[in-house]
Amino acid sequence: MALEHAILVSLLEQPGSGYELARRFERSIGYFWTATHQQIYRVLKRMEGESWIDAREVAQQTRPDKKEYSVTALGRSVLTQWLHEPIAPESVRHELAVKIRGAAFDDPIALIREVERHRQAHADRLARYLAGERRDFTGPEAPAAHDAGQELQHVVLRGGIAYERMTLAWLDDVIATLHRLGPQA
Amino acid sequence: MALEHAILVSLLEQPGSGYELARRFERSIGYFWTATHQQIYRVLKRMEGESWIDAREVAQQTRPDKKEYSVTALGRSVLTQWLHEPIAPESVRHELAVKIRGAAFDDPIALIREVERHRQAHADRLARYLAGERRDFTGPEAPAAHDAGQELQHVVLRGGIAYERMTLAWLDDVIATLHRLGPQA
DNA sequence: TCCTTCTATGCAACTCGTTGCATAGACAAG
DNA sequence: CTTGTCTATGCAACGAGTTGCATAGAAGGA
Repeated sequence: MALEHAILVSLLEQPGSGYELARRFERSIGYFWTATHQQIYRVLKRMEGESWIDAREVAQQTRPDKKEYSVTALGRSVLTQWLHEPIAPESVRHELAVKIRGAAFDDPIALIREVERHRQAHADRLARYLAGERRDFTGPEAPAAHDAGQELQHVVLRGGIAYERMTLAWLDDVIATLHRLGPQA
Repeated sequence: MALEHAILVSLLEQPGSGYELARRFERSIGYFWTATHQQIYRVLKRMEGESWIDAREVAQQTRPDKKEYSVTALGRSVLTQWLHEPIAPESVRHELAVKIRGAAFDDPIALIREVERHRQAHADRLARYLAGERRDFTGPEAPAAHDAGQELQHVVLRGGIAYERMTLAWLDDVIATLHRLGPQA
């Protein structure tokens, strides 16, 4: 399971509350892992019970109080151990591809709108990734000196960018193929 | 849930037993969806109970008897309906990327072997995909005439190939980045 | 004033997916 | 002759992930 480890990495990069973690999972960590707040709160509770992290109550004026979590020495050693274990190469789950092969038993033309919708979603994600890259790494406002953590964040972001670019090109191929099949289907 | 729909598509392409489906999920369907035999048998049972598919007992001499499933008219209409519903653009889950960002809190050099192992796994997959493409679509032995189903299978396979190529290039980038960081880490 | 959004945390129920185990005959290699 | 692999199906238990709901104060817009 990687959610716990993704949380450990994120809290090492910057301590924070469950709510803040949930927002990071919509942004930078979302490049490679997703999680809802319910999942995060549940796992945080378990991780605190196992003393991988500890909580500090932070009172706030205009906003509800929050619990800020930090990684303990034990949590850090748990992460280190996991980093040294091999993991299985990830397996793909692409629901849209199921639909594309299913289109052989339906109307290929009808699927084009759906594929275009997905294309738009990926184009939006790519734009967000590129904006983030300019802001944090390549733009004129970006910090000049990069430590190891930033270099690694950047290479992961480059992976997200490459993924979205590849997906856009493939979806164009899919749309062209569906168009070609349309008339005689 | 797409497993049911992936099974419907696969059984429409070719009726078969749970065991045969499990093997297809290691091959062509595995380009975009994975499932173990336990999952498949369980879902087949449910689908049969809902009359989306029906089973035919096939006695075999040298091998155990099997149940060959086919899609019913109801199953086909369930698939058609699903094809016309929008689905959410897929979300990424890349455990290796968690490790890469985690390497900032450990030894980047130690991660190189693991990344190279993944690179090899993706290179192997790409080779299998390309062999399948030559066999079924682009090679001299491939059937000349392609119907809609084959065109759609091919475009999905092209997606798998593009994904593996993109991943290989990215993993090279990752390895180079880890090497650069090694010395001063 | 009311409606919505944002911050912040959480429970309960459910479905999906994984892991370990079990059965059982056929066949091939050592 | 024993060990391992392949075909073929399945149960049980667990862990991961989703969906719906609930609370509650602050801020901002219609």
